[in-house]
Amino acid sequence: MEAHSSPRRNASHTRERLLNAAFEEVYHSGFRGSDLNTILAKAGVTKGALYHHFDGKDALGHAIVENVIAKITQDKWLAPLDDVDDPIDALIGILDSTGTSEAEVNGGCPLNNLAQEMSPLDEGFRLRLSEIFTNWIDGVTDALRLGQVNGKVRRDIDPRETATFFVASYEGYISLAKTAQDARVLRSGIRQLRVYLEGLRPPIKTA
Amino acid sequence: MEAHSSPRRNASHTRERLLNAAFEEVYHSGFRGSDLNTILAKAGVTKGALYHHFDGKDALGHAIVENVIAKITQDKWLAPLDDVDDPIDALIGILDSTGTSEAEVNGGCPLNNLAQEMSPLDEGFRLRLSEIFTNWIDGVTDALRLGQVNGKVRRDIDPRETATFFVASYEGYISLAKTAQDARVLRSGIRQLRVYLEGLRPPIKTA
DNA sequence: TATCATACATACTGGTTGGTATGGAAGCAC
DNA sequence: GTGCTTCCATACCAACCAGTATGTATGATA
Repeated sequence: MEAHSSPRRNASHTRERLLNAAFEEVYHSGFRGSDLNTILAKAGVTKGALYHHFDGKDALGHAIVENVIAKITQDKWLAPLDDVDDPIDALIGILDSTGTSEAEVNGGCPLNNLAQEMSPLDEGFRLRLSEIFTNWIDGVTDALRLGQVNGKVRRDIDPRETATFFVASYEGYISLAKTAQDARVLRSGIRQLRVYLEGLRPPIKTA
Repeated sequence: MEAHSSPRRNASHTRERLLNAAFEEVYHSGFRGSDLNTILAKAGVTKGALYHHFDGKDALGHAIVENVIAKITQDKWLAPLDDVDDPIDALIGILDSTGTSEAEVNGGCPLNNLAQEMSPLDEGFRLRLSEIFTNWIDGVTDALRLGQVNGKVRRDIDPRETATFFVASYEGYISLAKTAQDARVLRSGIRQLRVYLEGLRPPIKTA
């Protein structure tokens, strides 16, 4: 157990700085549009540090997916959905927490951005990104299933198909809003998705 | 009125060859990933021809959007929806016509691919792509509205919000399927979207 | 404190690629 | 058939950028 102060040399700290700077740059220039030197300048380190921690640009990109993007998905979706009583309330809560600032709308979804750009070009990217999508959908699926058990979700819907539909629609709205550069598109999407989710609640027993 | 035979020099023919070759290349390498020389080789012309017809790579990309992608959207969505009696039947028909071959699934949607890659980086791309999305949604919206008049669509739904939801979900599924490289994802999406569309029909008058 | 692996910094290189300069052949005007 | 414009080919250039080679400072270890 070593205490992490901030000596002039701190490997894990440097690695994190690189990852964060690279994520930012990739987020709004794409992976191919990102210049290593720009990333290095933003991270405040030099090329030697980068190639010490990573094998190259591709490896850095893969690490972004595994460390940064996976964590974002985990924090925003999986954690709040874990073992929750009413998944519909939880999902609506997450929807409402979705940022609709100009920067976020114009930037789109980091996960989907990278997936659309790199999936056809690099299997290393695709597999890692695909796994995150799978985990995401799995999380929603499990929550819906538990909700069915708890009587909070209609039993006549298929949890996996419904979860996939929800995720697809959510990502689709973010993509549309990004292209339109219009937050109203995203807010409309959130409203509509809420309506959709409400429709998943069990009908009131008219007995 | 001039007859178009095929002399060794034919400007419009050359331009089309360039556009088609560029579209193919961009479709499966992305715009930035596309090499001009590769496009030229595929088109069977040289750089002189390209720079005679277009100002540069960007202009060629813009022309792809305006000519090729706009036409695809027009043919697949707008034409079949134009002035149709029952938009739900029409939309389901279009859904069923969606290709689910490996190449198409892995390639994704040309419109959305370019939009996600280039919208944040080039306003010329973004505006042109955004316009196509707008036209697409407008077409669905108008069809739904007419369907309401014809009594084929529930009157308690908002045509524009519904059309946007439909397009977003459709694109979202295509994106998911592309990343997963799994046609089943897309086919599941088509099924779910059909269910969604069926739900837009007016309830049966129980009188 | 001598040693050595770790953790960086600096300078350079080579390939890729969009773009340009130049020339020439085809076709229309007259 | 001469001149001019359109259309296209060829050769070359310059910038950008990932990657490398090399050097050096740090700090753990013994």
